[in-house]
Amino acid sequence: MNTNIVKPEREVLPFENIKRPAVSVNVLIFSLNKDKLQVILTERTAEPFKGQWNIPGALIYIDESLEEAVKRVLTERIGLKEVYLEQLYTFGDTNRDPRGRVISITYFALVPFKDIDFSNLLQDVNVKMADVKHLPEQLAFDHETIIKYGFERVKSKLEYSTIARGLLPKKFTLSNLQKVYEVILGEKIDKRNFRKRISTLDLLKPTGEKFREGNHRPAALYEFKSNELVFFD
Amino acid sequence: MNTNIVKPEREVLPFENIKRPAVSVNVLIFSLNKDKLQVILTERTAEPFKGQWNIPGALIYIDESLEEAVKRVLTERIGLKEVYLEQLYTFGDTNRDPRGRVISITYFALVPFKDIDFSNLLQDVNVKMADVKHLPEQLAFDHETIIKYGFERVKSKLEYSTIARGLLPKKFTLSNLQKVYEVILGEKIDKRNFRKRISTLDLLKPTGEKFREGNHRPAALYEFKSNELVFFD
DNA sequence: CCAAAAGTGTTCTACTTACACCCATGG
DNA sequence: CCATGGGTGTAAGTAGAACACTTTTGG
Repeated sequence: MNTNIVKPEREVLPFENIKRPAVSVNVLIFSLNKDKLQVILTERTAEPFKGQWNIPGALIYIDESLEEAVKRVLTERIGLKEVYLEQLYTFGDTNRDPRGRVISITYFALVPFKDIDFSNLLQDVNVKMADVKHLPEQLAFDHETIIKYGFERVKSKLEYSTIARGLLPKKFTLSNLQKVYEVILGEKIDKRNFRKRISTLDLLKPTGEKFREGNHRPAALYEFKSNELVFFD
Repeated sequence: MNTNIVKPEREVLPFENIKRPAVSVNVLIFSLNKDKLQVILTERTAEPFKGQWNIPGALIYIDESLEEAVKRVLTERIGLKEVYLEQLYTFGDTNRDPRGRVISITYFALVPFKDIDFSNLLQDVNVKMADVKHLPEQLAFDHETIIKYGFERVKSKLEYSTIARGLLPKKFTLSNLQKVYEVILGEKIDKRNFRKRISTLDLLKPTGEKFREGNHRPAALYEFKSNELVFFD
């Protein structure tokens, strides 16, 4: 119970006069490569944290939506289009950027590895992909926290949604799909049980095509029935 | 694959010069009353949307964290302390506020109903609690969207965490707890199965006390073992 | 014919669901 | 003694876990 009148500690400032923070978006771009979940990092070319790695981002323009700002980063900086995109979290500690108050609204994107092509980037930016489980020592700002938070989100969402779709090409084999789960969850999965479950969920349709590779039996190719994210369980 | 160089559509502005949006926090304060999940609404005393209901919020100050801003709203405007608080989502469409660009970082709070006391509020603010399933016709801004989004979050989190804790007093009966689930999920639950499950999860400890009310057998009082949110399943 | 990944069923166990009666209390 | 919500067990069905061999291909 509250028995004292609570007084505001400061006057409420009028809308136009209140001092505004800078607002940025940052985007975790995840992809599966060499049996690892990787994330795209860029090297900072200016202070603060010059020379250290960070996740791509930009200050938002006053007349673009949050998603527009994220897509601007994806296309201009990484050359990507049409990826799965989801808002992750907003980080707003007062001291997270030494230049002043910057609130960062973070997103994550999931991209099939073969869609990533660093050959046409704006020059003078160093880009690489880092294993989520073996990040560089010193990441700029609070970006290590952000990556770990994003990884957890992806991990948990795998279990009740078709989010794996974002990491796969349109057509894929059941082994490709199982690999996504094994890499991200970090454990081996029984092939028969996995296939039984996928089949029960009724999310995929066979394309009728086969994928041939190596000296072994070719695998049937599937695609997701729905273009939308589907939740199950 | 990307075969053309992607050019930025505008020049990258230096950090200090870029035009900044206003940033607010808004908080959904949920509580359980009369077998309904309710949310606190305040009446707007100024344009835009003067006279319409909205969820409490404030522009953030340049030197306070997001959580500090939310707690400021909770204490100054609603007289609440020590509630369960979680960031919900950030809404940033360019046209969501007619005054100009305002990005809203939303949180939700869960409060035991008996902790709510409107008698000591700053005057000249009209406050009420509305059933989440029967909201007023016209809510200000995009606040209807925000409430519905928050309700979904609470509903899904009930199923794999001890979030129900936030809506209950420290000591409660198993029927109280079951009611939280029934009201939010919108379905009757079998008493024996519910108790068996709760017992398996091993989240509660009996206080040894009894709660007497009405002309029937008194109910044993329990409390959560952990003060932290616990995830299960 | 050899190596390598694809593909396929059954049994056992654990959890979920459905269901009904006695208990303690106040009036 | 009546009305009210508190408190308890069992049986059936369902979903998940463990487990091994045959098939198809390329070299």
